[in-house]
Amino acid sequence: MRRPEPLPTRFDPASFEARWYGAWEAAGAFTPEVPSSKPPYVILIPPPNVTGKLHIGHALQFTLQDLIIRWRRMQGYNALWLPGTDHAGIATQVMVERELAKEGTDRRALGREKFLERMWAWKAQYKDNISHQAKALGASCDWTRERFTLDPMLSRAVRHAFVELYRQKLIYRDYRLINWCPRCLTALSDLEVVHKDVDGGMWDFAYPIEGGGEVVVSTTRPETMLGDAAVAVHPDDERYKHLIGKRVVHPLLDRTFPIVADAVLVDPAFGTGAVKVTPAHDPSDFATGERHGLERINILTEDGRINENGGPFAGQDRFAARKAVLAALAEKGLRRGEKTHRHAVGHCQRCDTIVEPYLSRQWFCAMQAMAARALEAARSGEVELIPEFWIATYENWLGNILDWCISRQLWWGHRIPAYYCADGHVTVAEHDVAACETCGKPVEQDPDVLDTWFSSGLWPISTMGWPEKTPDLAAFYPTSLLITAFDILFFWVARMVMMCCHFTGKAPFAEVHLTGLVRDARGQKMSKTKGNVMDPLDLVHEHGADAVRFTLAALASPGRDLPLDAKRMEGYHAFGTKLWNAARFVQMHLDGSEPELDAIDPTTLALPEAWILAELDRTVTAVDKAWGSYRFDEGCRELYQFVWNDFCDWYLEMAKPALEEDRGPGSGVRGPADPLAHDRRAGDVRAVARGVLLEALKLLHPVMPFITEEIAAHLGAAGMLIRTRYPEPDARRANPAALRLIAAFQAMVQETRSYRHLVGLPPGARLGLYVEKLTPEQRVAFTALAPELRRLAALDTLELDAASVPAGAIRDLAGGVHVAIVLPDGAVGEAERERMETELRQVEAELARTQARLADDSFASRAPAEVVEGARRRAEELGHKARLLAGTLGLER
RNA sequence: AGGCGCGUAGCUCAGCUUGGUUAGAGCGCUACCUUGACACGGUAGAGGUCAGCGGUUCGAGUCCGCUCGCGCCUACCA
Repeated sequence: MRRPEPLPTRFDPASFEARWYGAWEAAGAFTPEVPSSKPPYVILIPPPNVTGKLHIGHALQFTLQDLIIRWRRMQGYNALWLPGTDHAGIATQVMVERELAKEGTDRRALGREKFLERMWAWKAQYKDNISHQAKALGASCDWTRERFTLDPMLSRAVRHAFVELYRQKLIYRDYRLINWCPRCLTALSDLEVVHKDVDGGMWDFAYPIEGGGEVVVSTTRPETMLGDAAVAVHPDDERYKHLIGKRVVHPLLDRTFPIVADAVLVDPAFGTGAVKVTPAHDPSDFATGERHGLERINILTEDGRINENGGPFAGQDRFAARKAVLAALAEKGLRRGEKTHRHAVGHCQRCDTIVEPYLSRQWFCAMQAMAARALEAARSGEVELIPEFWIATYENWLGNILDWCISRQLWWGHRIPAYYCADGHVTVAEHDVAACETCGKPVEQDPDVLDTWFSSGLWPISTMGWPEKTPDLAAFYPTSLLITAFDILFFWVARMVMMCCHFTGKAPFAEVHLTGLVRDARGQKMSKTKGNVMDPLDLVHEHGADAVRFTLAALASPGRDLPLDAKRMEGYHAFGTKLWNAARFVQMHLDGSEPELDAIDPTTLALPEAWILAELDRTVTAVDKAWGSYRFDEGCRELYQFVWNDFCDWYLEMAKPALEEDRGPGSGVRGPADPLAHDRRAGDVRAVARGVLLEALKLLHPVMPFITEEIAAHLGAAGMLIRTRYPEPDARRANPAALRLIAAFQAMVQETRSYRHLVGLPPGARLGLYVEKLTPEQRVAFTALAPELRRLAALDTLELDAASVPAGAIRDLAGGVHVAIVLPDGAVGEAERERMETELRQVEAELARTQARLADDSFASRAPAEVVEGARRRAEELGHKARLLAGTLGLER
């Protein structure tokens, strides 16, 4: 075997990350086979918006997706992770419009064509940013299948879906109240309206009644009285019964309107029990208007000013008009009171402008039937939500869903494939048409585009070429797993389930893992204004991609937000350094002749080697379980503990005598008693240390792909880890006896060290250890481990004669082994005495609790035998410990 | 108004589904250690009425009910 180059002394992620990404790509390691005999495993990327750079939340999504896809790929699946980006209609258009505003122009001045050119240029720039960042993080997605929602193939799918739904009468056009953003000048869906609590006012004013009298109403939006078409009262309300059917006189405009009875709208107990009705500007008033055939008086222009229906107020901004209307009412002596009122106000998700309920002709998609199917998919388990508590939220939303307004008065997006002739006929077609299908007259295409989420909803199938029956669709649909943040559960996840079920009959993915949101170290949301934003690329430059990935994965507890602390990332950076240095240590002892781990029979190995293989096996099982249940935090913890505690702290320390005493003549190290046996053990140690390290690197590879490849190559691994088989549990390595014996060994070492600190012995001072009542198995094991024990516990005398152990020196029981630690002179200092007395008190307290429990008849009779037995053993141990401590302190007990 | 989640060491979090020996981790803190892989290190420690109250149970951080506090989502109450 070729002896690889030694690992550099310094761990420098930047020196190898890009090189490895290039090597994987060059080897085509990200691209699955088509066709393939291997089972498919597919993850679709939640396509990032081409609005800007990736944020830390994307880094989390990318990390978790890459972790799973690398793991599945190594397990032998035909793994596809399909990347892409979303045109993000309104979000991106708002960004570019801001840019234009800085240049002193706007999209209308530019014209549709020029504006779209700007949009595409923007998209090109940010798409490149996004792929660059994904690669820097090590994302192993198949770039040969990269998609963009406005690609011809995906646009075709969108058009096809629209036409199909139109023919099925699930898409229709209607004139009704929608959410309107007066700044973006477009309709919005209900989801794009963000409700925020605002401290506003609640004003009462009186409407004069024809023929005398008045009726007092309350409102949070006085300006809408310009569009009032009725006053509603409850039909059973004795206060107002006599007014029903009468008309009120509009005090500011030259018109009158009726007082109607409406049991749905009016709650007689609320306010004055009389409600002003503005059908054109309030959803529940709109419904009331339908019931009573009321006039729908629109009083606003598209940009939020009062229109000609507002009489003297025409031209005023809606908020100026509010003040003006109140002043006018006051002048007429009609104001009847005012109070502050906290209520929810809808804001535009993208520009934060207050949204208006506005009458408009728009395209809608009927949701009920599709929602029922999507509910069924979740209830039957066809789609599994993880964590499962999300089902309640999912069901709640789908169960109360309203039709979806899908048209947007924007330019960036999929243009609606509807064509209108001068006579008002509508032609909807998959391909461009020139003539009306009804009358043959020339037509013009609808200028509007579709809600960006309409195309996102088709992502699982449009990316694979639907509606064509492509090989990809056959091989990779439905997909396996979706990983995304919970905040787009409704926007995206539910809509994908609805639309893909509708068009294919199959749910688009088997599992959905909903992650939390990345926050700062104190749990605050990251935002530019707070200045606590962490840029993933900065973090990669500072700590390396592997540390960023490991941190995010380790923080990803199910259903919780991730408080990202720089300190934590430093800790995982240090983990990389630790791994690197452990590998350097192992590597410097290798001579290139080591057999692979599979070629070694574990039963021929010495205890430390058998033990580390058993720990490895335990870790393999635990990690497998963790990844399989998306417990990224648990998997990371298992790996961290195995590498740092088991392998570095214990195994390598135990292995050092075997490795280091064979540095050859002249090294000044005393030679072993049996050179032949020592050489055999040294050979085993080298092979096992290297082999276990390589297995750990494979286990770690999905989380830390770069450092693991780099180290594995320096250890002479055959081939790249990305293409290596993932470790599997191995019954030959499992070894409960080794786990038990080494646990006892560790306990002896730790008790001895602890005792050294407890009595304040200087580091150089040596101790003796007396061990008694060993089982035959323990005697063999500890005799063999004597050099390691001596070294790790800094002991110099073992197996003291029982007669030479002073009664008061016996201190402890450890790991089921009776030991006594012998002080050189038996002296105990005053400070140490106090600490030992404290410990004695604690031991006695616990002993008392345990004995009380044992003395309780109901415990003995009702608790399982093993629990009772455990308590009994514990009491015995505690009793012994208490006696020994008391003895050391010279106390009588 | 409904729904969901959370409240465990100074900080950030595991553990709760399937109740059982001494409640864990990382960071921070204390003491000691410049021992040839690693000071981004090693060793040993200190630190917790598991938000509160009540219940079920031999036994509750874990199950049930209530209360308080925090966060989020959905919602057309003027």
